[in-house]
Amino acid sequence: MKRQVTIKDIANKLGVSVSTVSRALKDHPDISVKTREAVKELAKILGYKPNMIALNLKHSRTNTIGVLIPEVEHYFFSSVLNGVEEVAYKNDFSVMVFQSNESYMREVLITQNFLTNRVDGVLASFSKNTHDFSHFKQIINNEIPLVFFDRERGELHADSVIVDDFSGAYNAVSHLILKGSRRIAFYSAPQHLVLGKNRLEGYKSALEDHGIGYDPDLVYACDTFEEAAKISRSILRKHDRPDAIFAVNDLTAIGAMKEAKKLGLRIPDDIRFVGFENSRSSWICEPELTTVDQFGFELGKEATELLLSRIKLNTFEYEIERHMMKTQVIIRGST
Amino acid sequence: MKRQVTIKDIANKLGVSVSTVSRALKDHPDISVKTREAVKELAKILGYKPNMIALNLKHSRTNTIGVLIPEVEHYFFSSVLNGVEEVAYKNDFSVMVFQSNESYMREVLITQNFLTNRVDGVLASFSKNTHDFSHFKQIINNEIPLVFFDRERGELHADSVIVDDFSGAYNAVSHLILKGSRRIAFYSAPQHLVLGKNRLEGYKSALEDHGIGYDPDLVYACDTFEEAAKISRSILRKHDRPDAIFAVNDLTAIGAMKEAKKLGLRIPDDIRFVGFENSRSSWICEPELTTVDQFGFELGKEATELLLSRIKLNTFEYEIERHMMKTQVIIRGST
DNA sequence: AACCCCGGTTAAAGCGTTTGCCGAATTTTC
DNA sequence: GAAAATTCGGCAAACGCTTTAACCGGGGTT
Repeated sequence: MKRQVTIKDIANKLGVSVSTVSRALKDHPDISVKTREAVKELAKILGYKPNMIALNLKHSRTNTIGVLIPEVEHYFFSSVLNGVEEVAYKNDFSVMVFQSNESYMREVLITQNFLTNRVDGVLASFSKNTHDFSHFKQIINNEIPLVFFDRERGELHADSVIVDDFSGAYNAVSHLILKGSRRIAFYSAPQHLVLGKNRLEGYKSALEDHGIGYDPDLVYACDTFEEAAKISRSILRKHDRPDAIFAVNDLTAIGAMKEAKKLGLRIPDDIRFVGFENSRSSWICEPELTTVDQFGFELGKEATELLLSRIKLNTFEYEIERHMMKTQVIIRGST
Repeated sequence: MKRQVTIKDIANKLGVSVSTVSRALKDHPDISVKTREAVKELAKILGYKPNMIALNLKHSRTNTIGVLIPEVEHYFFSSVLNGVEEVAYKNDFSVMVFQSNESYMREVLITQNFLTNRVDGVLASFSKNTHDFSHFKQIINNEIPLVFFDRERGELHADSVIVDDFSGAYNAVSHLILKGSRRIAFYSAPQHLVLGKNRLEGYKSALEDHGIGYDPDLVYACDTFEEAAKISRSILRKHDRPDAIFAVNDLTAIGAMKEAKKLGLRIPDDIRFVGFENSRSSWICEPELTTVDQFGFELGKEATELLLSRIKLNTFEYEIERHMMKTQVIIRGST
């Protein structure tokens, strides 16, 4: 393979030293206008592109942030990613994106990768199967700023930007109650995620505030389309079936809704559905799904801004922050 | 910020030279077992991680491939990406992903980025708004292997891995005809994309082979949900409205289908719909959408394997190849 | 005694840049 | 017209690592 053009090639052809070229390229006043012009012209002709690798090595910083994301395929995460890129590019940072695919093993590999690639900061949403956080501790030990998004973990020296899951769930469930639902099932995320806990609390609070008893039997661990379809088949056949289902994400709600339709239930008359995400799917399905918008794009921007501010700080001694993003219930046909 | 541990730190603490440490870490037989053990132990204690940047600079290769993708939000592209990552990781390559968001400007910036970051190879699907290809020529001039996927461009020294758009469209349209449709509208991608041309050809061929005349008035330039919704409003109201719509991607088909439902048309009795992608949305909508599966995951794998083989080749003098991925019509309720 | 070999290690160059410092030539200042 | 200042550039070190080519102090061979 051809070697790419370097500063040295330019220097040789022009009979000057590499330092002169280096300076000329960045308009250093020490270099005469004549030389500067000559250098720049030749650089253009030769198609010179600065070698980032050398630069990064020299400066021991990469202007790159590493993003660890469960799966880009999810609308929420891909919109977060768009927010991240927006802010990063505006600040001349590159973004390295890696998907864990909800695999702990992969996640550990990815964090090692961040370390060997010397990213300047990390934005992470860990996998559902992560219980051990020592790989994140490693990042922190190396004093690389870390911001968790969507899924957080206290006790670590890391900021977090998360969705206000409590109030999101609270409002969604309140909406259902106002519409007349009384037996509201909750298809929930794994409880070891703070996110799962908070939504459950929001769900409980809403029930309580409206004088409805909390029935643990109405809470199911289920957060995918397939699982939802499966468990709904039996749940919806029961004589005391719920009159509403609030799901932890849109696809789960849609999976349940599909089953309900198969069983001939009328929506929203017989049963109501609310999701969480405001994904594309939520307005494609029939009836359109009432859902809680998580504002992923804004969340991504917020998280990145926070991270960049940490990177610009020249110390690792900062008070960690916890930003909560507001949510909004989007009311549609399913309620 | 803290400097990360280097080979030098280990050397100093152990009173040996850096070269010894370097060798010890990679089990070089020149180094005595005793020294080797000592080095490795200290490395582990100190949490030493090799500095990729230095390594890359040294070797003048990065073991990284750059991926240029229009939007990860599209199911097809995110599944391609998954295929790419699968193969890349298996071969110890990293993947740098950048989204152009269908912006030519952004795309040019991204290719510059690939150059300055010295990626070893590039996988690209250019934006719909790209008419000038000099940024890709630049990559080729630097003898960096380039593989186009999904959207190709002849005349450049670059391999391509594309969907068999012709036969995909041919089969989809044939299916519609077999079901009894005669006036089949085609919501098409921009014609400057080879992809768009080929699908149109497939559409025409299918009509011709079944003795149906080609009517250019039934072909519309329209490839998003919003556009589809908009133009369908008028198209479906015409007295000679089509009895089937074949769309360039699922979301477009769904956008049209939604309008049809609003107008009270029965699907598939009054009008049939076929998409292209086999995305999640295609089985979420109602009725479920007949569509052409593009096997994005396989395409991603194939493209990456091809690219890696080019990278491993030590010359840029290879005959370019053009791989065509088979498609499959997935028949569902909308037909 | 001179020679070679050999295991175990190190010195140094190089990958592409930047940058502090130095030096020669030219210009300014008194 | 000599000293001082300014211009314009070059040298070399440094970033972290690999790798080639030594080095060095024995022990074994002639």
